[in-house]
Amino acid sequence: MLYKENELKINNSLTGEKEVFESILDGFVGLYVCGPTVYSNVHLGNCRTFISFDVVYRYLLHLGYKVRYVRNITDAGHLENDAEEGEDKIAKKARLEQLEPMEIVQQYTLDFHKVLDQFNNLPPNIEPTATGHIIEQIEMIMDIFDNGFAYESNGSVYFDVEKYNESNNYGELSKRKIEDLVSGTRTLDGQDEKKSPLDFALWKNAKPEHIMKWPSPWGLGFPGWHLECSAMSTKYLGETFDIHGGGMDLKFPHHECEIAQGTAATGEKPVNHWMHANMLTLNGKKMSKSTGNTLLPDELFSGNNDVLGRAYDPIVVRFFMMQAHYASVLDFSAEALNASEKGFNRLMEAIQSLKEITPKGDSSIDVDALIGKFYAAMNDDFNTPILVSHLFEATKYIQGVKAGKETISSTDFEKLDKAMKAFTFDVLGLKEITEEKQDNGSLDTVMELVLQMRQQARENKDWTTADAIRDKLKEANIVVKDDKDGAKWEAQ
RNA sequence: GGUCCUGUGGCCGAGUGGCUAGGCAGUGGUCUGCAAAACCAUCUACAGCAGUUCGAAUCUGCUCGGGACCUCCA
Repeated sequence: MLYKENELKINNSLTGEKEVFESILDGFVGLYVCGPTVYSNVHLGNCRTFISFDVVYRYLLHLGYKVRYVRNITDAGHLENDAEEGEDKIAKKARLEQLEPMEIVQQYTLDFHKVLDQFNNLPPNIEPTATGHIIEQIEMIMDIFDNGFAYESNGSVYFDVEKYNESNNYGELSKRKIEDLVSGTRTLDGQDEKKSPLDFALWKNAKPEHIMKWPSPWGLGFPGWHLECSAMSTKYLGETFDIHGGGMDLKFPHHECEIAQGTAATGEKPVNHWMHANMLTLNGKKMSKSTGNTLLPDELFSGNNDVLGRAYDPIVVRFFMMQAHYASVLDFSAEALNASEKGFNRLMEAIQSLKEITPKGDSSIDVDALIGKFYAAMNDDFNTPILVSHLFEATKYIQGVKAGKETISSTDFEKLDKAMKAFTFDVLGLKEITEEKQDNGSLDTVMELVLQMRQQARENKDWTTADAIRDKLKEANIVVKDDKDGAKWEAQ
């Protein structure tokens, strides 16, 4: 198995160190990633996180691990704020749109799936919902209660952070000190239910007007935001599992609370390796639903936006993201995207060129070493930009072989061919952009005729006519390119 | 205000105490009737100041700039 001969190192947000990854069970990995709260369309920033972890998932699979990848859908419990009258985001949207909450959930879950599919993300193995795990959440609250880390107040249940901090370290993930947190807390209305402003809701009492509520030992209510991830990750991956991922902005308080809840409920540290994907910025600022600084995937794929001016293929956007490390901030711009598009095409050209290579004699470079660099890059905390740079190194070599300037042996060719495709398609999750073979119908026939006539003109060295046809077609957004074996055309 | 991250060539982005990242753009070529595409070659760097060191873009301190979190966000 590949994972036995590759030492994978992962930067652990919990320790701040790059650590050698060892799974709890040999050959198996439990991976949990915080999914979206489905009350609006996913934007590109959201997508970056999910694409980052898609690559993590893909590389683990490539290494031969059997991975259980769980990514939740939060469809209840995510409050507008932590004040007493904080409204559930789904419920609020439902109220505003005059729809059933589950209609909201369905609409945006479908959008989420569609978009991630366009980015060629693999689906997780389990995609549990918060509403589907109310019982598990209630049970977890009871465990936390039994262990003395929760208290009830007016039908709501809160996590006792200060009590927890006596025997544990609240803030260990986000590197915060509890005193700083207390002094930095803003006073929100309606926090009198809580013993301390740091305490967070495990269960919220539902007012009569609330539309999403469930029975519990504490009356009708709904679960707190952080709880569903703890309940579902524990259920499907165990009390302690291998990797938990999510966006950097979830580190505090969401993930901090997860650690506290999990530890309080089971006595075990819930997660060995915490991974945080960094933000995608637009105009130098984080993409964010609340500030409106966002770009929706559809706006990007259609070119219907003010930022870029034209459409880009989802795979090009994915490649653009691969050229930055997941833990670095990445800024989105038309210029950067254009550069990626051309680079992507170059990489695809090279993979095409593999078909035209005839292996012969000895290899003029050390192919094993080159492939070793592919692995080394990914083993070093999933360093996709380094991997990409080595793929370009391979690109240069492949074109050299094709041009007869370099040579490759047949065994090396098989290895390189396999590795190039494995890393490009399986690990990075790229794919050839297949022109939408939309049925052009009569246009195909017409173009065939036109190009035939132009070819005739070229053979007669009637360049004026040949060029005029090409120019006129270009005005009609049809680009003609002359290759060695005839002309090709494509509609822009 | 508190905590933390970051500042690389025209643009995007890796990285290590001494050894070419890479992509795009630019420049020069190859190919082509021309054009486009493709391919080859190649230039520009490490925010500022001080320190540690034989040697620092890489370590330390300070200054200036950018960002994240501290309230919901991937």
